[in-house]
Amino acid sequence: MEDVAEVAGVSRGTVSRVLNGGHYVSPDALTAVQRAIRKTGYVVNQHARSLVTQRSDSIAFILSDPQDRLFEDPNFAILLKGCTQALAERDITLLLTVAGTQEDRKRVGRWVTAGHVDGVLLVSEHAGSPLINELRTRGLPIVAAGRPIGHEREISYVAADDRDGARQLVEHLRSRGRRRIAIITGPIDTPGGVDRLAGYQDVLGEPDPRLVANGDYTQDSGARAMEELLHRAPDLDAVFVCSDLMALGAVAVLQRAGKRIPEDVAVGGFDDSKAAVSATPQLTTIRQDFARVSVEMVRLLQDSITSGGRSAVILPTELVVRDST
Amino acid sequence: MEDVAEVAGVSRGTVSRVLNGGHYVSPDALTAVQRAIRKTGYVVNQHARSLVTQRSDSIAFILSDPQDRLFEDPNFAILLKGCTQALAERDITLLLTVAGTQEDRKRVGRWVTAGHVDGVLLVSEHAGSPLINELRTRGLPIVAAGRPIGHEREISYVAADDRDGARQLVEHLRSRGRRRIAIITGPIDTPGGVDRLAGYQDVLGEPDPRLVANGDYTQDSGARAMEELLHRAPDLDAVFVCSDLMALGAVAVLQRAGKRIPEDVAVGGFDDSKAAVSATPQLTTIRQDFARVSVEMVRLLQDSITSGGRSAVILPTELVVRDST
DNA sequence: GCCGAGACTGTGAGCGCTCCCAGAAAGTGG
DNA sequence: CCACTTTCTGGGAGCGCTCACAGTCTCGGC
Repeated sequence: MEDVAEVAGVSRGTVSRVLNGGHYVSPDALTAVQRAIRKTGYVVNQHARSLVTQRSDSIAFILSDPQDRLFEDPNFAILLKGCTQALAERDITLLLTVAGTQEDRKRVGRWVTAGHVDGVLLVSEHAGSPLINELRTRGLPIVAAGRPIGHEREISYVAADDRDGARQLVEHLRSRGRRRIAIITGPIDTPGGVDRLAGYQDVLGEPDPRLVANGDYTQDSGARAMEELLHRAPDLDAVFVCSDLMALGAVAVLQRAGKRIPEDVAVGGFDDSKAAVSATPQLTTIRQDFARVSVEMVRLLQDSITSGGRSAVILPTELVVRDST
Repeated sequence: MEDVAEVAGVSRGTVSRVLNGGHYVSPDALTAVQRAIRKTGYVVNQHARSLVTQRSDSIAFILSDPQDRLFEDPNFAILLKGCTQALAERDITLLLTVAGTQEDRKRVGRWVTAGHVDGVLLVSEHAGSPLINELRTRGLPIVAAGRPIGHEREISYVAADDRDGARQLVEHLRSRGRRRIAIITGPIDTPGGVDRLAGYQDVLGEPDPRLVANGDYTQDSGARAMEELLHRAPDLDAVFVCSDLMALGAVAVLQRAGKRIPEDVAVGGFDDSKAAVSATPQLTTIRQDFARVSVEMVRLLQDSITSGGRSAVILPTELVVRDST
């Protein structure tokens, strides 16, 4: 930097001003410095800058999930893509961190609080995870994807309206004349697990326990849950599966059991992922706009970093009717 | 840090020594410092450390591809997961960066050379990309996944033995009595595109151009290529598809055309991904061990960072025979 | 012509750490 | 007992930057 200053015939201070927006710099000095920068091939040392500004201009994307879900669930990929883009536009670096095991979470907690990042995007945090508390005590800005169960009033989050989406889908199934509507839920320690079940109950009231089975959003778990349901309630005429991926598994089981879709059993999914359209029959599902979620998350996080506030954004969900209902 | 020193009754120097391995520190001082660290909740400031050490203890994972591939191609996910783990064990942070567009690559180039990282893992770099040259002029350690076309002697890389894998598969098809063996290649500016075709040619010699079609590793492109092949060479009795995902598309087209697999047309894939076993019929394919690739990449990169060397690792590939041939 | 309000510039201090060096203390061999 | 090495310690310097401050210069208003 001193070199640049010398080449440009100005002082360090002026170079610094050029680097940080160019306010209070004369046109002559500006061009001289810019030329000197190009000539010397100078690039700022982020570490030195961060040392004095106490900011790192980077944020962490923490994927906090026990399984290899990133690889199976396309929703994560969409979120990641959206956040990467939204942050790149703001010249902020995204650091991806996977914290599957409890030990990982410890390590990540340490790492994050060491000042590496200005804020945290929390994805797929299950209820009761210690990570949130640790981050909160450090005062780090956080935005969660999905309602952070037990922390709704403490940290910002962006979520799709799971409950309303579930309501829409179940009402749609009823309007199609279905009366024995089963549900395959997500994990009950995730908002998608809890809230979609709640939406189902909003429409149908307290459910027959034989019509409820749990999954973990994977295709396999959807298949297993469907088998269980068929065994317990062979007379079901519809099933609301809380993710498209699980719905794929459920559809395969139904078809193997000789059920026609949608004639014998109507199937509704959730997410409106690629899988929904590539399935046969194409799935009726609930669209949630993950691209929008990521944009909102980044916006909220930056708000939180600069002004320290806290807020929640609930995005609408939309019924997409296709061939499976 | 000064606080820790005071609490422990020692100097900054001693605290620093404890933080960096504890050599030349008396047992008394060691325990005193450790207790003081716990008491004060001290965590090192990475930026200050990096400023003096000129290291960042983090590396970049640059995915240089249109972003949608991350979602569709599970190989990336496996690589990413493997690298994350291998680096976590070494207490090195992985920064994921997606550089799909040319403009992205510029931005990433700038960013990487700003000293944010000690090295770079390059994934899915196409031939002729300017990124490699820019990184090389900065003298940054690089390890590529897959043979970096045109830079084999300049930068380190880890690759599966694509050519031999292709040979194995095509020879297997021949041993099954197939005589009209077509190929659906990957993009011809990627090593997987070039080398697998070369392996095919090793066995069959210069191919009938009607038996060669190009894809881009996506399922759709596999389907399109298969349609083309069926049109141009309706008498083909086998097809070597250069990725499992494309093979899925090809299989669907063949089945729609009334061809039985493997009776009428044998199909071979590449990757041994999950898709290969979930397909019907299950795919004969070539296994390449991506988990191993990621481990080797991290090892090579660290070698390169510490000792500055350059080397290449070619991992063996293995034929996995299933029902499609 | 003087004054005050900008616009612009250079300089010193210091962010929190590691590294080097000088020196004290402790151990080793003759 | 004295050299001599080895272990251990503290303090100064400085990594490359930003920020606050003091100072200069210009210009419009009275």
